Formats: sequence, C-alpha cells, structure tokens
Amino acid sequence: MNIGQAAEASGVSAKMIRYYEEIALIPPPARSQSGYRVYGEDDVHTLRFVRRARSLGFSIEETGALLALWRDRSRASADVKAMALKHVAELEEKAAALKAMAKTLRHLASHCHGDGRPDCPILDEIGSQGSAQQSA
Amino acid sequence: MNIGQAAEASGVSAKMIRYYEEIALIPPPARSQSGYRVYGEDDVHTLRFVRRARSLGFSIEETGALLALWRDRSRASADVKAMALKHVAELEEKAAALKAMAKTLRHLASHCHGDGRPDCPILDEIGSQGSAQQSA
DNA sequence: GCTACACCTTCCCATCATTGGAAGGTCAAG
DNA sequence: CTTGACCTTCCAATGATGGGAAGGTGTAGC
Repeated sequence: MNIGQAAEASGVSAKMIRYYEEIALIPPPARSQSGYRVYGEDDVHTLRFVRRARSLGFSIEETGALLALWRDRSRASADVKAMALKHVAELEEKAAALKAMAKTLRHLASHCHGDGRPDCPILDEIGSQGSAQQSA
Repeated sequence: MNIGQAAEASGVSAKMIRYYEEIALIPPPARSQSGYRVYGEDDVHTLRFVRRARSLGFSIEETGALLALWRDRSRASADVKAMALKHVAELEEKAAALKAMAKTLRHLASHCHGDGRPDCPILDEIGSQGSAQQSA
C-alpha cells in the first residue's frame, strides 16, 4: 500500500503521515525499490489510533505516550487511566475558559442596542477593563 | 514612557508590542533621538484594549477590526454587536467541542479498572474507532 | 515505444501568536 | 568610566497543518 492509500484508509493525510514519521511518532515504513513508502494493515491501524487520539484532543506528545502504552501489553491500566483523566480535566478547564469568555462577551453585547446609533458600551468596557485572565 | 514601562502599564509584553506594531495592529509610536520607542497614555490605553480583546478570545485580526470600530465614533453599534455575537457563537462552539471530547474520554476511562492489571479498554477503543470529528 | 496523467519523493514556506536569544547601542547611577 | 538595566533589530523556535515547487515513478492508452 502506498502513502495515498494509507492516508485514505486511515483518515490521516499523506502530509501528516510523513510528518509523523519525521518526528518519530510512528516508525519509518518499508520502502519500495523506487523509494516509495510501503504500508501494511498494522501501519494503518496505528495511523487510525493516532487520528483518534488527536481527535480526542491529545497533543502529539501525549499521543506518542498513548501509543507506547498501547503497544506495551504489560502496562498497568492505571497509567492509561491517569493520563486519560488528566486530559479530561484539561479539556474541561479549557472548555470552562471559553465559556467564561463567551459569557463575558454576551453580557457586554446585551448592553448594546445593535442599531444604527453609534452608542455601544462593548468597546468602552473592553477599553476600560484593567485585568483579564489569559487562557484556552 | 519607554516600551518597558508601556508593557508594565498595559500588561502587554514589550515583545508583543513590537510585534503588534510590525503587523500594523497598532500605529508606530514616536521615537526618541536615540531611537527608543516613546509611548503616551493613549498608547497604553490602546494596548490595554488589545490585551482585553485578546483575552476575550478575539484573534489579532478581529482585534484590529474592533480597534477600528473603537476609534470610529460614528460607527453603528450594530456592527459591534454583530461581531461580538458571532464571536460568542464561535466560542461556544469550541467549548462544546471540548466538552464532547471530555465526555467521550471520561466514558472510555470509566470502563478502565485503573489498577496494576494491564487490561484497559481505553486504548483498544481508541484504536478501533473508525470515525471521529476534528474540531476545536 | 511514447505520451499523458496520477502518484510519489524531498525541500521550503506559510500560518497564528508568542517567546527566546544574540549582537550591539543607550542611559543613569555609582 | 564602568556596570547594569534597558533599548534596538534580526533570526529562530514552538505545534500542527497546509500549500506548492521540482523532479522521479508507475500505469494506461495509443
């Protein structure tokens, strides 16, 4: 299987497959005589794992750790669970930060007429607030 | 006021002030004879506006648009409100996506013993799921 | 065999926002 | 006059991905 077919089968773009190989997230595949990368079903399986982990919001580095755990049949399930729950906490923290931003902004917008008149307190309040936490 | 003091007063790092100037988000300030950037209270006010907009999750580009509206005393409040509400919707969408990831992952984790035994369905399910949407 | 076309290779660049550092000039205090 | 804190510009890196150029390969049709 060439990289295009592996991309199709795994849902990971050919560009990203090469990138994952470059950063050693996945092992380099076999090569054909002419230098084409050749993938097997196992490789596609791994790529699907990576895609799934990424879609769950794991960073590449975290995905690499999960991949190592996945391949290690003797690992303790506690390791996996701890990582998952830590990530859940991070995701929820980011979600909460976004919701807080949205809430603040909606509050500001609620005090704005939204008509043709220039008066709108949103900008004044953005310009006058002294502190705000950076996140997400 | 030199850039260090402006950074201190506005909460925007000197590095970022120079960067905002480079991309023309903010106008170039006056310069001293020796070439030092010199800022006034108005500049600090603008920088605070930028910081606040960024902390509300507006991109640099959106912040530039808000800044233009802020400076335009004759703008229609509807423009501002529309932009704010559009951004609220985007923030909430991202928050929802993160919460969905967290939910999925917590569900997976709930089926994992989390002890010393190797059995943990989290990884198996990550590896076997066919589709997942990318977002946030 | 030749041509067209789809695919592959490597390499470089861009994004977005921010940080870091190097090399060198300036200012104020001691 | 030295020291140290500040300033200047320039270059590079981050994380994850996309875009594209320049050139090689594989296959189908003629």
